[in-house]
Amino acid sequence: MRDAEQTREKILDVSADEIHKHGFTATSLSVILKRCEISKGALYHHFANKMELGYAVFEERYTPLFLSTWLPAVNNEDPIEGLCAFFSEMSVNMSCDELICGCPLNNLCQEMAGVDEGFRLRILDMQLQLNQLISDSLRKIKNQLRNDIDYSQVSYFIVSTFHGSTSLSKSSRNKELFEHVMDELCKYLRNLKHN
Amino acid sequence: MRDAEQTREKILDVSADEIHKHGFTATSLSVILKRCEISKGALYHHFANKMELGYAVFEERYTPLFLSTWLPAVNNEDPIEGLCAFFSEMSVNMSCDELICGCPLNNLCQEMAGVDEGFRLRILDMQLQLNQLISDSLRKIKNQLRNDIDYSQVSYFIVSTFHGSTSLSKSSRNKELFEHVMDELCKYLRNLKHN
DNA sequence: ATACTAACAGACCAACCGGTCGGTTGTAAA
DNA sequence: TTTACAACCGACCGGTTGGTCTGTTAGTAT
Repeated sequence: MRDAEQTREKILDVSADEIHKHGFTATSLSVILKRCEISKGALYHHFANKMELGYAVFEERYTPLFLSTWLPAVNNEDPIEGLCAFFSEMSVNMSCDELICGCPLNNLCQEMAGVDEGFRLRILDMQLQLNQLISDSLRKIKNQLRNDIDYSQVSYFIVSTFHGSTSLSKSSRNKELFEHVMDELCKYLRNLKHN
Repeated sequence: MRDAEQTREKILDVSADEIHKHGFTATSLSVILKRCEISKGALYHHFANKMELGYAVFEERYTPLFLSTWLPAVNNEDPIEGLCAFFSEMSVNMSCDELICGCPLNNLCQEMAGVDEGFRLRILDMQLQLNQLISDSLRKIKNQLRNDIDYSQVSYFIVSTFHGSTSLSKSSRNKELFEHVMDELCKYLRNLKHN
């Protein structure tokens, strides 16, 4: 027995990458096996089936990644500027390939939410969590913001725009349109403050 | 020879519906054949392969549908109110199932833009067309709008938000979150006018 | 009536999919 | 040293996929 835990981790790493790049359904187990240099028996020793592997990838890879990506922005003492910096940073630092690949959570949502209830509920939970994070952070600077704001609604709006911009990136294959949308999103965010 | 054109149209209708509901890759030719009550020979008489069938569906079904959906909103004498009415109407009139199914163009973009160049270019063209439509319509009421507006950027922002909201619908399986995002989008739109 | 061809029918195919299962191997406990 | 079992191997399976190919039929032009 080599290191079982290490095998499992490697499967999760490779699977997370493959699913991110090609989607869950299009991800082939045989490709995962080749990249991991393991056999089918090994994979099915660690995971009951492909679906369970997908759930594990979601919970043990995508969820932590997602939270660690958004948390710094939201925890900024000025969440508006935190979010703006986050969006701007993405425009600058993200490679074109990464951008086109899109957000793993959003991709999975588009592909699997309507097909599999297990994925749907996990994704929904993540979206609700993110909404809570953003709306709570905005409420903290309530006194700086306009008084006609529906915090939950604004948070959903922000995330929708962010995720929607990936469509533009995927079809245009460049950062330009994404940058424009992020720029406009920052304008919108700053406009939440009363002038 | 029964009516060949009618056969072709039926194939396109059924395929458009199947692709909309299950995505291009997950759409099975055998299902299309069953629903159309035709043989494989018939289908391959009219289309060279699955990809060409997909392109035909895009061009002859999705594109006209897409344009006829957005045009009335944009052609309103006040495009801002036209778009707001369009978004509100969608919240009210669309069934939950339709909503969850999402926009055919956006679905196809998420699934195929990164995989097939033929789809990507067709989708991109459609997105550029829509952007032109919206930004032109806004420019027409330039004198009513704030003077710091980047029209193309604003148009991309609007469409991104709209498409992004489908993620919320798909995971939550209800209209509520979609309605919130559309409501906030209308707020944003009306805020483009100088107070 | 005959010939020609568009329009279809459906058996067949290789490739691939996720999943199963009997067998092997390495390691740690007894 | 023996035992026990987790960890892993890989041949195999049924099912499905998109696609091909041979053959039939229906309509139309001559």
